[in-house]
Amino acid sequence: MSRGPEKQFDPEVALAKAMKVFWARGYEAASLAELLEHMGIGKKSLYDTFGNKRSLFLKALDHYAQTEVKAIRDQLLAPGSPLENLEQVLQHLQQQHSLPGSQGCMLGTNIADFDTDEVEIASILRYHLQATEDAFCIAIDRAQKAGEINTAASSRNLARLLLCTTQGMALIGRVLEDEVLLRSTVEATLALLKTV
Amino acid sequence: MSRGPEKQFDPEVALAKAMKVFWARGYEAASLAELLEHMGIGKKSLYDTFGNKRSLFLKALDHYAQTEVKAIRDQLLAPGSPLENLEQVLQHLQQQHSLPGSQGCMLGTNIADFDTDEVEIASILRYHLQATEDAFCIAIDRAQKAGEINTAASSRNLARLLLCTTQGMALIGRVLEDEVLLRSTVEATLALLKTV
DNA sequence: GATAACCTATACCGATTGGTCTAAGTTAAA
DNA sequence: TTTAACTTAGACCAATCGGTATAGGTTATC
Repeated sequence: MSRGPEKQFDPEVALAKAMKVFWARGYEAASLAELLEHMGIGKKSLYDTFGNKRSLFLKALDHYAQTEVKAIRDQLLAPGSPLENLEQVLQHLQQQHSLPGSQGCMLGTNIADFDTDEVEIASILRYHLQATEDAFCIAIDRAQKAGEINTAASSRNLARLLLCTTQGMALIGRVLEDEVLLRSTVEATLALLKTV
Repeated sequence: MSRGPEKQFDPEVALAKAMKVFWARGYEAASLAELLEHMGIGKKSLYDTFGNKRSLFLKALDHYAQTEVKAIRDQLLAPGSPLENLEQVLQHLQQQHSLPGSQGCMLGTNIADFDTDEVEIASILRYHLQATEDAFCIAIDRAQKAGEINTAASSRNLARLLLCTTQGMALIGRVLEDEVLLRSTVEATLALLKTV
């Protein structure tokens, strides 16, 4: 089982497991026992490697942003038709948040979990929301200039609308068991955007 | 101070206070000490009157739906121009969730806080989301038939979109300190809806 | 084989949780 | 004035929390 004096478990893998627990359960509800069980390591290893529960959470939140959120942004800014990129992102989000057991967006659930007076966490959340808004804005701007979507609102305003809508989708997907509502939302969004 | 063998405090007032605490802090984070302090009653009175913490929470959640959420629905279905009603609701939500210390929508924060396996709470949340969606749908349907808003999407789909968008606004308003984002969101939403 | 590094498991700690219960005080009615 | 209903304050309980420390086992290197 063990491999010697070098790290006998992969911290990246353990962090990814911790991320899933925090994502699904939230910071407070994720107990150390639950984290240890899913991470498959001992309590001492956790504290030696990640500090304490809070710093483990911050690393897990960063890991989420570097994987899940960044994938969305990359897809938005991918080469090719900006409208198609937008459509694919929205449909991907719809499918993801319609899956049974969907846990929403880790940014959104933590907005709900933490107060603003938690300045460190609030600034992390704000940063990634802003980055997502900016990616939406760039894609929309390209699509508008290509004549593919509505110009009745500025790309910046539309980007902010899409940020709110997608956060709402992620949130509501947690509690609804069918995908009808999210499907309708994406359908309506695209119909409005395409009204030229 | 006391008034005799009948209730010496108003349970409705105490419940409203409890609602605010649960709204602001969430179920788990709202400690009994905090609830008692804000409600201004003793621990024994709380348990005698409201049962336990969970049943107090359920009553508080119901109280929220009967006041805050119902006000939105009533405004949507008020007589007069359906488009104006919609505009007023969106602007009212924007202002409310832009206030410093805004705590979002109590439905939304609890969607984030509870897992779906909490069937009693999940069904309450689903019920009020559905009622809100229906109110949006009726208002939109009226506005479409009056030729006031876009018919590129069905009233049902647009209602679901507005439900997601407003939940996202309430959520994001918790963490942003200025009202720019929510203002842009409402502006874009109305611009798209009015594109005929 | 000894050593050092890493691991899991677990005992233990102080603090806090929701909840129960008792004691003492207040007020209206009999 | 006695009684009953209601109150607050707070002692108390078992359970759980995050976190620390210790003990014992495994493996690679020397």
